[in-house]
Amino acid sequence: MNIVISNRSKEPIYEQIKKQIVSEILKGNLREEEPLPSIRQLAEDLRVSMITTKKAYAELEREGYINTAVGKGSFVAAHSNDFLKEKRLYIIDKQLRQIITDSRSLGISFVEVIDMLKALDEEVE
Amino acid sequence: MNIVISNRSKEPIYEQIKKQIVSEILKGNLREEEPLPSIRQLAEDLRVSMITTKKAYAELEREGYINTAVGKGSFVAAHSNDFLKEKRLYIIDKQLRQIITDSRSLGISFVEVIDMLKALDEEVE
Amino acid sequence: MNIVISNRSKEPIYEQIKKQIVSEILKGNLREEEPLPSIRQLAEDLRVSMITTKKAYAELEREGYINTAVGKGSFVAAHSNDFLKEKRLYIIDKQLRQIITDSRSLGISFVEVIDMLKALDEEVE
Amino acid sequence: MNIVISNRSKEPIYEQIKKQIVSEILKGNLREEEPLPSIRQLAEDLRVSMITTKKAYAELEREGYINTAVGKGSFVAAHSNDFLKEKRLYIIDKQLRQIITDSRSLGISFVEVIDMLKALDEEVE
DNA sequence: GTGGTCTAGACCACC
DNA sequence: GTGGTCTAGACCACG
Repeated sequence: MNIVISNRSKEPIYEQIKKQIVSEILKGNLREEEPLPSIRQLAEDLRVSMITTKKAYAELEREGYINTAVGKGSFVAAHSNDFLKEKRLYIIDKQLRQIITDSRSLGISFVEVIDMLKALDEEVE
Repeated sequence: MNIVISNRSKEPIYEQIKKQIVSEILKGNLREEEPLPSIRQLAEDLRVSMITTKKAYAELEREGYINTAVGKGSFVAAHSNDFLKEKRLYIIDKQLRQIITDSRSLGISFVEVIDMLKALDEEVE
Repeated sequence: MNIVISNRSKEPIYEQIKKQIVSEILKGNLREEEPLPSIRQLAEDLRVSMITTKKAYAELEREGYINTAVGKGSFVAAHSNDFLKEKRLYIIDKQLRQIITDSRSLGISFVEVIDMLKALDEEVE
Repeated sequence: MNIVISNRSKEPIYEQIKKQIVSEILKGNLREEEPLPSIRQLAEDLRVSMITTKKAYAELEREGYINTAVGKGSFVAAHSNDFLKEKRLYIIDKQLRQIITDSRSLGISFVEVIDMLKALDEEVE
């Protein structure tokens, strides 16, 4: 668990934490029943208010990614492979739909979009 | 000028206004020197505070899309074709970069992304 | 009298007119008793509201640069050479004082300022 | 942070606030990461609407002088020395260009301007 | 009529 | 506590 937060970003800190934990789960780096750092510990590590880590964990629980048991800590929830796959694809799918809508309304052809995407894939390190 | 705003959206109203005007300009529906509705008129039409429309126009001016003159109103700025093309591509570019970052962090291969995009392009009417 | 106004400038149109007439008077291009274009004529030439030219002339009269006689038109007022010289120098003097204050408060040495000024004098065409 | 505003000035209050904060930063009196007064606190101190201080801070952020984070407050941004130097010189440069333009349009020679400047430098205490 | 500035309140999300 | 957004008024300068 290597979480990095940026104070310069306009993204709320609890969102940054959430996204990185979700990402670890979806990539399979965090497996079922694996324990997460305690709210208090994480807050200390990130030099962040406990309220912030608490909020991140609460939302993760609400969205079904983790379970929290009082006195025992938080653990990655049991997930079917379908659940993970669906979540992963949903994130990308949503963005791709937006791009198709936008490019059409701006008069950018589908071919151009594909070309840009390929070029960026090679560019981004 | 047919601007629609949603109060339920989390997106600030002034952002919604901005985006729709930018979109009209980039699509070429609003041409150089064409007058925009006055901030008062637009505010009335949208049942929104004058300050909200003013903020939208102020940012549009700052970003070079429009010019505004006291006592005369606001007008679409003169744009080089390069300016328009660049702005158009920038919108798509930004989203594509995000997708590349996200798909990599989720362990989705580039080929899969391209396939999804092609499938969506055919699906979306 | 070759007055040029810019709609893109944030400077009020009547100010632009004023400045250019004052400049002509101070440079000596407009001499005592010389007639100025009528308010109506100037408004037409500049494609500007008569209210605007009227306001410019009114202020020029208030500041002693011109005289307006109903039915006869507007004329450059009689000025002593001292008056002209003083006005000319005052405009520059005010700005130079500001520069000295600013450069000192920003820690820019007087020598640097002089060097910048000389460089700019050669640069500006 | 000793900000003074004048209601009699024609300069907008938010401009006065901006200039004084910029000046403090450029002079080096406000250092990187140093916290600025909260927009609420500053508004109270200056007996001014919150919106006015907010507008000043928003523009300072847009121009790269400060960073502001919801829930945490506003802080002087990290600046390269080049950034500071450039901003400092720009302020003077802008004024010098104006002087060159004005003196030429008034028929005052460059030598005269330099002489006035030198005289003023000795005069101003 | 236009936009520019300002006020004195309010609600929300974040920390 | 912080800033972000929004409202419903107001006065001013400009054209």
